[in-house]
Amino acid sequence: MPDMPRSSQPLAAAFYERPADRVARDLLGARLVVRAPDGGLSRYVVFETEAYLGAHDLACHGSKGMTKRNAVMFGPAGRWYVYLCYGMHWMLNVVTGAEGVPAAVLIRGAGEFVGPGRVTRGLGIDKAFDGRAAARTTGLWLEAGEPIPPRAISRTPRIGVGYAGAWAEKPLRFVVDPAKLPTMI
DNA sequence: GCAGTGATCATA
DNA sequence: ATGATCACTGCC
Repeated sequence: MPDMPRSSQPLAAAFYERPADRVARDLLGARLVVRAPDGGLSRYVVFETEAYLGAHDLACHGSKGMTKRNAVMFGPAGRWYVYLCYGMHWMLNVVTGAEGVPAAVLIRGAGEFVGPGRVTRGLGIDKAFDGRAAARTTGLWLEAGEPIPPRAISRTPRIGVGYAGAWAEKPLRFVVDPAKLPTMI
């Protein structure tokens, strides 16, 4: 039986207690792990993220102050922030940075699921995870994965935040370009 | 290109 | 109580 690889440990709190753009970058290649009711684990490699930086970031929900919906963003890092968008799609975020700073990273793509609403639909994630820790105890967490070389990472403006003025243009979306990854097999 | 969908929030 | 908004998706 092989040793349990270090990468199967959940990412530690210190990983999340950093600025959201650093966390968003470093989550590329990480594995999103979900535990099924029967105890089985499924893992999905994260390939697309977006950073929401804090109260000064006009695209960030926290920029309008604390509300019942976004209160989790103001809390400690490493918790899930899940909310419903357009009445149909759950958005999965992980809170980052210092307590009191409303920052988070949106997971927009993982495994075979392309798009934030498809990730949550595919993994069965909904409001029940809002406010819970990204930890084994909650059945949904993140593990370190293979590092993604910088040349395989693209940065673009975030999707769907045109209302945010100059903040809509900031390159806070991070995407892995699979064609630029080292050859696998 | 745009309709669907409903919780959330500001306004009253 | 009401209306606008919305970090999207799927089908035209």
